[in-house]
Amino acid sequence: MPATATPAASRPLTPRALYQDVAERLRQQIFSRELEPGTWIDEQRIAAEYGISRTPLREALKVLAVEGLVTMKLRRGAYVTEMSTTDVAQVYHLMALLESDAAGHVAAHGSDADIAALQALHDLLETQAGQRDAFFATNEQFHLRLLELAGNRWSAQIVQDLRKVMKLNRHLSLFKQGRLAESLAEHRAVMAAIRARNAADATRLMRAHFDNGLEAASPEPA
Amino acid sequence: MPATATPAASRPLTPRALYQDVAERLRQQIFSRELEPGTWIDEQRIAAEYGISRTPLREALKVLAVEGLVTMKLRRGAYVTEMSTTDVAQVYHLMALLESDAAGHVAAHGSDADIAALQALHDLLETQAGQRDAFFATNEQFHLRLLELAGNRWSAQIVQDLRKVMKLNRHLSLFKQGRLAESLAEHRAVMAAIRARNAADATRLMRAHFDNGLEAASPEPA
DNA sequence: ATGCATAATTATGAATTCAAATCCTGCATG
DNA sequence: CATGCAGGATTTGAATTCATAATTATGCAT
Repeated sequence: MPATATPAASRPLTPRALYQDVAERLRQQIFSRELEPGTWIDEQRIAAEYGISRTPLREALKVLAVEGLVTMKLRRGAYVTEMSTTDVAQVYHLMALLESDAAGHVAAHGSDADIAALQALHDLLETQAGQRDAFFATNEQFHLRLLELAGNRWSAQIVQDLRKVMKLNRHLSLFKQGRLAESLAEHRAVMAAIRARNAADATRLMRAHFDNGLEAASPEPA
Repeated sequence: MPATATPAASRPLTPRALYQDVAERLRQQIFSRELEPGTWIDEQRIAAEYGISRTPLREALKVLAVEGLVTMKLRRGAYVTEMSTTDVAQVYHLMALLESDAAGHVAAHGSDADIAALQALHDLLETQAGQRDAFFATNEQFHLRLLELAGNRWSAQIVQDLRKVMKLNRHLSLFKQGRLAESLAEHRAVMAAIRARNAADATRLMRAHFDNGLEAASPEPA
């Protein structure tokens, strides 16, 4: 039995820097609402809770600040960002713009294998119309994969960041009764356009998909 | 003579956190090529040079890392990001997408005053066709103002960050002989569409403006 | 002379310490 | 009774110190 190159047991204890782990842990606490928007982030408390010093925690907070998840106030610490309805609409608009562009790109330039992989994810989604959590997870996978296949790593990174700040919002979308089925139908249409190599349609349909999602997310437009 | 609300002399010595100043100073050093892409950033040297400790410097480096200006390598420090030609094309594409969208938005929803302000910047630009540096500065102002007027602060922030990483590149665009005049003509066309409240044209023309710019930036497409 | 093992040096990553600003409490005063 | 100020507690921001990993240098064997 040949020894593996780097056995799990002997692998370096810090595959990535502590501040990155801390940043991810903070993100999860924010997404799970343990840290609600608007709340002040107590450095000492968190550092003690995580069993670390304040230094890597503060570095992590700076990272989250650039991502937009927290807001730094001079001499008064970090606060979980509060998203106004305007912010939600603006971020949604951006995601629509970037993802619809990606859909068009995949329709025009994606390989058959790429499209097959995307189709597989969509097919899985079709079977999960019942389970909300699984549907949500697969849905996110689908969108991330689409971005990845479009091949613009900057765009993919930005959309990932935007998705993070969207999670600050409680009512994310596709939660209105019936929205889930609509969402699936729209996905189906987008996939059809991509399979047909119709970039213009793919772009337009993905755009429509997002516009509908935003409408569902904000039930009462001013 | 009434006393001003906050006399300059008595204003707090730290209007913003040190790590932010450091981040800005690092950006300038990167843009000015004192720190070239690919070079390792010596924390001790920079800290000594700035007369500060490593702590705020390291926080600043994390900020620049999220922005994409530097790349952190575990246990071996920070490096100024190197942009491949692929990266340049991808970022340019994104800027085209976001700015053309902004142009359409301003054409559709901008106030007359907004458009007048934009026109004023463009008029200034017309007079600066001779001076390259002034032209470049005003051109950037024009684009930033457009984003601002479009009213999507997330979009504006993203484009600002993208413009920063674009500055990592030596040959920025509109530097090919004659490109400057072309650029002006394209600006003029965009402005005309905006004044005419023609959103579709404004979007399309701004898109074309960027596409031409990218072509000028990469003289030898593979 | 070359290659490898090992020791010394150096730099990063994290913890700790220190300084300064903000916040809170309580008391004096109009 | 409300308002403003003084003083202390708390907390952020930054410097310093410490630990550990990585790099370089050194020496030895071949």
